[in-house]
Parts: sequence; structure tokens; C-alpha cells
Amino acid sequence: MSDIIGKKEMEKAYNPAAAEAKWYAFWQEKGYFTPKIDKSKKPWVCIMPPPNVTGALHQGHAMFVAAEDAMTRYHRMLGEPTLWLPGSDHAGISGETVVEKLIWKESKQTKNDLGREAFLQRVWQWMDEYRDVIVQQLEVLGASADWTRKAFTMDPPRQRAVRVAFKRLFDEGLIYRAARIVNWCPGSMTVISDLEVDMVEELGSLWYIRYPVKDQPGRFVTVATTRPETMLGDTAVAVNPKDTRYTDLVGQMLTLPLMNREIPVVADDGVDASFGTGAVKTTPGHDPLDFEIGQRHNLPIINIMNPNATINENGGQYVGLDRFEARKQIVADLEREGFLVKVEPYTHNVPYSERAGVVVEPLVKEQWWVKIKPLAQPALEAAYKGRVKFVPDRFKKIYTDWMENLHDWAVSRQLFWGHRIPIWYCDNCGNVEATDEESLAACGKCGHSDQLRQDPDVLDTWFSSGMWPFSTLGWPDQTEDLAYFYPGSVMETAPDIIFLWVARMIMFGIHFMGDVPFHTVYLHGLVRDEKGEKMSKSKGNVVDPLENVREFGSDALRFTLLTGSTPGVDIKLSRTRLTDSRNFANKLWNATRFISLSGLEGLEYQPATLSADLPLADRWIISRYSQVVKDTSRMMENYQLGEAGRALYDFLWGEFCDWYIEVSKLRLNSPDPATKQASQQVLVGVLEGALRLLHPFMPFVTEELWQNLPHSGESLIVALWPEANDQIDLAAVSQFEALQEVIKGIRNAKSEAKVESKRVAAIIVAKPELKTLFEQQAESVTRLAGVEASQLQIFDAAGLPEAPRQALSFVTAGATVYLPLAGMLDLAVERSRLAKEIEEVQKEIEKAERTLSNASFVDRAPVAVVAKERERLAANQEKLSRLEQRLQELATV
RNA sequence: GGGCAGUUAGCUCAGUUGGUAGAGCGCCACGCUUACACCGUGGAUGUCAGAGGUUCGAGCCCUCUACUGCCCACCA
Repeated sequence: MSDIIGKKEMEKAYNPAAAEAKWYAFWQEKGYFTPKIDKSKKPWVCIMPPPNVTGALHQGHAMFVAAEDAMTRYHRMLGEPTLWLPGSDHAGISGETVVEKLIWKESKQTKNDLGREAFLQRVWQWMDEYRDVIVQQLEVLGASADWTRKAFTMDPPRQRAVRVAFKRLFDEGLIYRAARIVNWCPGSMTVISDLEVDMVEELGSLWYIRYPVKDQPGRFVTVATTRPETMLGDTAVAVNPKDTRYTDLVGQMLTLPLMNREIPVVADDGVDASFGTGAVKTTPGHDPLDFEIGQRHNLPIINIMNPNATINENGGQYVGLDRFEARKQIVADLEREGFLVKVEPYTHNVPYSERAGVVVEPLVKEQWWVKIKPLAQPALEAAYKGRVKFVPDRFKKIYTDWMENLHDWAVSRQLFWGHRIPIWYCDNCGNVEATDEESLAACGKCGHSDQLRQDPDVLDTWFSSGMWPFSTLGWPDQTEDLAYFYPGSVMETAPDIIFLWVARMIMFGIHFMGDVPFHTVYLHGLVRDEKGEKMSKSKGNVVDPLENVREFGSDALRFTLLTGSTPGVDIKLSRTRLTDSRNFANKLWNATRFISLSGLEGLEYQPATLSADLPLADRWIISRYSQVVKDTSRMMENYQLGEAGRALYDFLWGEFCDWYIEVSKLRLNSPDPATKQASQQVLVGVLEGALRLLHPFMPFVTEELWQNLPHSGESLIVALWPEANDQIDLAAVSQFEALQEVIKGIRNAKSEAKVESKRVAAIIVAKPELKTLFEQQAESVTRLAGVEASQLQIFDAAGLPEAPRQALSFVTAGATVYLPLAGMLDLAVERSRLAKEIEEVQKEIEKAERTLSNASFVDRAPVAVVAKERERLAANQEKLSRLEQRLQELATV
């Protein structure tokens, strides 16, 4: 690959598309994404959050690729065996729904028409077709994941792992069956977890209904409700025991309107006397609070709804009606019969199913539950003791707060698609047992095999996801992968699945593996549109990452996402920022192009090395480079990816291109081949190193450019991350800064005074210790500041024959500079400009004097800070005297 | 009802051990200096949301307030 050096001329602008495809294929072919297991080294491991098979690639995926791939590439370059393990998720409910819709479209059949077996066959067919689509799209983004280890949450090894885990929990008594109130989604016809319920604030109504007191004609208890249809299942009315309004009614019976059932008045602390009428109609079968009250008072539970949310046979005359239809009907009937007292508009939270978008119905169902306390306790401790850290740190509290108040986990789902619950019932002897085999051969109790049936439900999709950090490595088998790569290092994901996923991985990891699955949880922010709104299909503001890649390049998208925010903070993705990043890639391209155009044939690669005999600019850029190595290394270790990216941007563009390349043009043009080559050596050395630093952020363009430069090794992806070696020459840095100050000053003066001629004359009166410096750097000054070489004079203060009067002038820390401009100068303007500058410097001096005259500052501030303040004062005083002197020179004209 | 973030130049955002405020875009003015107009040079713009406090010193720490956003929560 490196034979292109010097042979093929680089295009004028960078073309990402061609380079990206080329290098990704190259990396793949070389197998760089697959780590070599080396037991003498500690591996670095990141298990990729598996995208849903049913999803389309969105910016969240681009975000996680940007972050995870950057970390992966960084660690790979540190020489660690680095595993980034990809896969996909079968996506429980949404997987089932997608195929249901498809079948309906194809043949107007429901999944029940087809039956479980046929339906699952169809799902598998679909999954096989689409399973890897999303994952393959991650390649376009440059994901250097180990595709040889790719897993699927429903593939046979994972199915077996789930059965083993379930059986273990069951045998340990951590899984049990119970009838409780659960969230029923009438759209998907399954139970869903609290986390899958969205509370949506809606304007509804509060209906006040009166229930006649039995045997006391004309007396009523009025209740208030937002869901009048649930009254069909009322089995009591509850009041607060301290509520004197109802004291005499507690224990009495009421007649339930429309149903003509008798129900008791019970006293319960859970009732808030100040709300509504203080009396609550109690429907244990359809409301969580009522369920609790029912438990306490032994109230019967009446289920009035079918799974599709129509009223069932317990709903009397309303049987068959949809719940909202029934609501209307019931309200009308209550009104007609005189039971409706009043209706108030009422804003309240209505639970919606996140998946199906319909109103969730709380109802009592028998489900399988995971006893959570024994799992949560160690998982909490892991966070408290820092065995799992969160980036940013504040998410630790969000995690622990939730874990402390965790309820048992309902894991069964009434779906076909998913891990079938490995529980078998023996109808011969009534035995219930779990198995880790695909099916149970014979009842473990009575030995019969002819009356066994498996539980019809499947597991919550997060059950298998929770096992992902070790199921992907071969668990329950003691594989080499599992032994070597578990526990992993970093879990990188979005904050919205801390509870659904991260918490479960930590619990399962500790329980099944005896150790946390990762030591760090890195949370990225949500990607929003330019206005800061959440991207969603319905809003039509979704920006396809692949579209961005086509337009700006994968590197640009990734760099934008990483440098655009800090961890845990949402990022607005704007076209201007994408453009900036693309321009940055192009800038690097052209810097490299410039260097190659100078002719690199025969130049041997050698890393940038500081040495005292190098020219000032070289010592400066190498020092700056070393500082950047140090800074970015520290930032990468601290997960400050954005900061590191920005530091590299500033260095490469603002220092390397803007200054170093410009200065180096002098030596590149030298007739002396040795001079030219020495210059190339440093140009290449620094750029090559900086490309290594940038590689995790912009993998493609850096590889492309690196290959175009002399280098050592086969590919940048496996090159070593530069070592922080402290090659920093502080004197060179400050000298170069003095030079920059003079050059900027001349440019500024010319621009301000609107000097027409490109080349001007200049007289630099340097501080004695800097005179030689400026003499040596005369060419840099003439070239970068636009000074006529023959008209540049350099003196020290003593050597200056006479200060030119007809001249612009300015003062830097190291020199006073005159730009003689006979006849072109308005001395009055120049004087007032100087006066203004003097005023500013005086202000600085006053401020410093004030600070330094403060005894407690001198006493208490660190020595270095005080010294710095003193230096500043002295420098400004010295500057002031030179400014005043100049003003005086002009005054005598 | 609790909790957590954000509020810094016209716009988008940086600013981790508290030490005289930064970048890009945009804007204005120059500019084909043989890498780059996806460019170069120069310039303007900020009581760092408001009010207190701690400190020699606060964008950064503490308290309160305002606005914006997010998360959690069984008031029918």
C-alpha cells in the first residue's frame, strides 16, 4: 500500500467515499478487528449494545459507533488485545409486531390464525433476512468491531444460555409465579414493564358518581373517577379511617349502580381524604392502588376486560363493548338514572404503551417474576464501592436511587417471538419445573413424559439482553473467550436504558459470573436536530446518518458527534458543524498533500525527536506536539473524548498548518538538499504522530494520509499510540511565541493602517537577549509578516541610531517594532492609538499592583501565582515605558 | 410531588484539581503569498441567567430565585 508515496499525485480535495470503502475493506481483510488472545496482557473489552433487528440506522447508532470505536481504536493502539463485540437484538415486542403487520398485509391473517409454529417460522425467515442489515450499516460508519464474534440474542448459543440462567434462578427460588396487578398492553396483548409505559398528561374528565347506601334510602356516597368503566368491577368503596364524614358508613353496604351488586365501605389509610370526595371506588382488578386496598381488606377481584380491552362477561350489559365505548355508554346510563353528580375537566397522567401507543390497562394476571432484592443488593454495592463507575458521575445516583426502590421484575410476556420460558407443567402429577434443555424429556417428579406442556409465554427481551456481556462470550461454557475477556471494560450506551439494560447486566453479571460485567459505564447524549428537538419519524426531522456520511464523510460525522458535546449531554447536530469537520479533514488532506508535493522519495521515516541543534521552529513544533500527546493521552484516559478531539483540531490547524507549515516553506525551498530534508523530516514526524492521535476520531482520512507519508508499519489502525515523552523545550516555546507576537503585530498594524503595499519596511528593536533570535528568524518575519527582506533592520535598544518618526509602531513583550511609512501616516491618529494602548496597559498595571499590594494575596496565594503576577506587572511596566517613549518621540515631530 | 441537567460573543458550543474568558460558524475589512476559497490575514462583539455567600481571588464551590429541558412518582 505504501508504494503510492511520491508516485501518485494527490487530488486537490479529499474524497471521503473512495478512501472509506478502500480502508475498511483493507482492515477487514487483514483481520485487525479481531484481537489476539495474549494471556500476558490485560485485554480491553467493549460489548456493543446490540441494535434491534427491526430498527433503522439512526444517529444514536452513529453516536455509539463514534464513541465506542474511538475508545476501541485508542486501546488497540495502546497495544492491548482489544475486543469490541457486535451483535443484534431480537427486539421482543417490536420484532413480533413487525412480522404481524407483514403477515396481515400479505394474507390478512393474524398470528393466532397462523398459530405459534407457523408464525415463528415466518419471524425467523424475516430475521434471517434483516438480522445483519443494521449491523452492516455500522461498517459504513467505520466500526472496527470483531465481526467474527458477532452474536444474536436469539441464536442457539444465546437460547441455551437463557435457559440455563432461568433454570438456575428458578432452582435458587429467585423466580416465582404470582398474580399481581400488571401493565397490560391491549395493542400488543402482552404484559409490559413499568419502564415501557409512558405517562402522558392529558385533559380528561373527573366523573362524580353516587352510590346509594343500602337500607338508607336517599343517602349516597359520592365517588370521583377518571375511568368510570372500571366501576363494573368495583368491589368496595374506600375512605380514610380518619375521615369523620364517613365514619358511620364504614362497614355498611352500598349498591353498585348499573350492576346492582352490593359492595362494602372500607376504611384504608391509602385514601387521601382531601382529594375528590374522599371516597374512592375500589376496583382491585383494574387499578394498582385499589389492588393494594383489596389485598388489605380481602376484597374479591373482578376482571371485567378481555385481553383486547373489550368488556367481558363480568361487565353485564356492556359485554363486548370496547373500553372507551363502554365508558361513554356507562356515563350516559348513569346520567339517565340519576347517579351522575357532576363532571369536571381534569388533567391527569394517562399511561401509554411505549410499543403500541395505546392506553395501558392495569389488570391482574398471573406472571413469572424475578425476585429482585437478592440481585439488586450486590449490584448496588458495586456502584457504591466504585467497582462500576459512571461517566458522567451523576448517573451513579440515578442508578442507585432506582435500584434502591426496585420492585420484582415481571419477566413473562404473552408473545410468540422471544425466549420461550423453560418451565414445564406435568399434568399427570402437577409438577412444575424448569429445564435448560430444549424440552423436558420426562417429569422430574413422576417420571411421566406424556402429559408435559411448556409454559406458553416468552421472556422479556431484556432478560437475554441482561446476559449479553457474558452470553456473547460463550457462557455457560467455560470458553477461552469467557475466561479472557470477562469482565469487560466499558459499557457505552444511552442514558435512557440505564434501568432497562445497564442495571440488569450488572445484576446478572454479578449473579452468574461473580463479577461486574464492566468497570465503567459511559453514557452519551441523545442526538437532536438543529433546533434541539428529538428526532422522530412523526416529526419528520430524522436525519439519516448514512445521508450525512455520503455528504460529509464518515469521519466528519463522527468527529462532529464526538467534539460537539460532553458525555451525558444531548447534542444538536447541525450542518455547519458537519461542514466544519469535513473542512478539517480536507485541511489535513492538503497539509499532507503539500508535504508530499515537496518530494518525499527516499525519505526514511523517523519519529519527531527533539534535539538542541534543530532550528527554533522545529523545537517549537516538537515541543507543542509532545504537549498535545500528553494532553490527549490524559483526556482519553479520563473519557474526555470531545476535549481530546478539539485539542487535536486546534493543534493541527492552528499550530501545525497555520504556523509550522508556513515557516517550513523557507527551508523546503532551500537549495541545500540537507536543509530541505531535515525540514521534511520534522514535518513528516510531527504530522505522522498527530495522525496517530487523531485516528480514533477520524479513522479513514488519517489512515489514507498516513499511508501517503513515510511511516513504519502496515496500517495506522495497528500503529502505536504516541508515547508521552516530555520532549518539551520551554525556552523554544517562549521564543517562538515572541516571534509570533512580532509577526502578528506587523500584520495587524498593516491591516489597521490599510497599508497597500504587500511588502513593507520594518525596524525591530529587540530586547538584548532576543536580538540574535530575531536576526536568525529574519526570514520568517519577512515571509510571514510581509516585510521586504532588504528593508528589515534589527537592533537592540542601544544600537538603534534614531527612532523613525514617520512610522507605525507597536510594542510586544520582546520588542518595539517600527514600520516606516513616510508620508502615508497620520501622526495624530498614531498618537491617539498609542495613547489608547497606554491607557490599557496602565489599567493592567493598576490591577496587578492592587492585587500585589493585598497582603493576604501575597501570603495565601501559591508562590507560583504570586510570581506570575509579579512578572506580569514587570512586563507591563516595561512595555509602558517603551510606549511612553514612543509617544514622546512622536510628540516632538 | 420529588430529583437531575442546562442557562458563557448574533448562532452552536468548549472551559475537571478556583488564578486576569475560548473555538467554529456568521459578520466587517483585506487577500490568487506556487497545500488548501472545504483557503489565508486582520477586526468587532461577553456585568459567563439573576441575587446573596465562602475565598486573597469564583464561569468554576455553597444558598436562593427565574426560565428551559429531562428523569422518576399508584392521588382515584
